[in-house]
Amino acid sequence: MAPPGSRAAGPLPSGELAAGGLAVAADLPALHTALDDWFASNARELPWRAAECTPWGVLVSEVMLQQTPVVRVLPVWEQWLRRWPEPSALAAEPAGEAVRSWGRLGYPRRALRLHAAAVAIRDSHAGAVPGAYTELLELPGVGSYTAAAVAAFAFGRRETVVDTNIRRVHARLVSGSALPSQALTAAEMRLAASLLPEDPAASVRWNASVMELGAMVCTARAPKCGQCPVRDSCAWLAAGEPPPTYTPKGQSWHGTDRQVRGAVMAVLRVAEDPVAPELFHRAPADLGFEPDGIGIPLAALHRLNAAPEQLERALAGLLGDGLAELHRGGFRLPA
DNA sequence: TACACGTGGGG
DNA sequence: TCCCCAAGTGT
Repeated sequence: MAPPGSRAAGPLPSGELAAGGLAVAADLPALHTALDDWFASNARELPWRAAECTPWGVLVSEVMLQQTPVVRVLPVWEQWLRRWPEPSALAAEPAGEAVRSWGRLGYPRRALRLHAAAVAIRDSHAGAVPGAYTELLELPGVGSYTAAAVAAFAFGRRETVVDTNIRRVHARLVSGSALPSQALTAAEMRLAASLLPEDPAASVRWNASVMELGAMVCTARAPKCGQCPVRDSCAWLAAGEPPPTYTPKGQSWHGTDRQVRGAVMAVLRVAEDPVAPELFHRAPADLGFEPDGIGIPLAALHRLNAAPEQLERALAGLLGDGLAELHRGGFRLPA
């Protein structure tokens, strides 16, 4: 049986849309037109959507946008593309520079993988971002969503793009649920494939419009149904807006290893030289001197009052992940 | 399959 | 204040 990532876009098995999707499937062209029109006049002007944006620019944006809001990505993306206009430019620098330039976007391993992807593009693709889904999927940090998104948005290919926005729109519009299932299913991929316009250019617009609708109107909390161009076709509205059938479990943060890792990374990002282990374990004041430049993030780290073993786990984890390395007895970003 | 992985804005 | 959540990936 096909895995969730399967991109088979064959004909819709009869009964696939039985759970509330019949009304939508009945008039797909009208749905395509409605979202096309809405997108044409409501889409945000984002730099990675500009005609002159390169595939590299699209790839960088897609990785930065993983689990990260557009407004925070914007300035960092501009900075990255100015400094590294093509993959080979990034590949020529130490991975640590990518991590440092990542700033406070979060999930810094993405920066590491983007750097590794740039190296792979230089070494295995003659410096040009590949346009085929399967080749994109081979790149570090590129999963099924990002591979499909880059193939579609940078190369105009007909791909089944499924992100959290698209899943939510499909859940409401077609399936009549308040939220998509907790994990991406093969059925969701089949549904998405069945809704995709046949024409490649139209499919690209469709993918972008559904995503934009999910981001701007059909939001997770307090959807703006009054502004929705397809509210009259919405299975969830028709069903009387039934509540979610499960409660999403929150991401814990306070007191976790992740919080400590984040604080350590904040220190390493601003450090000019390797940071001695003692500085992580003992407050600078106790050591009798003020470390140069890293005082503020170091103070933030110590305010967490992490247990020694928790600090050890964080440092070991960062070393294991390649986000930090030991140099002359101190911790630093990878060179 | 479920969990780990950063960060900060909005309700 | 606290909690939710944002264009996911890798294990």
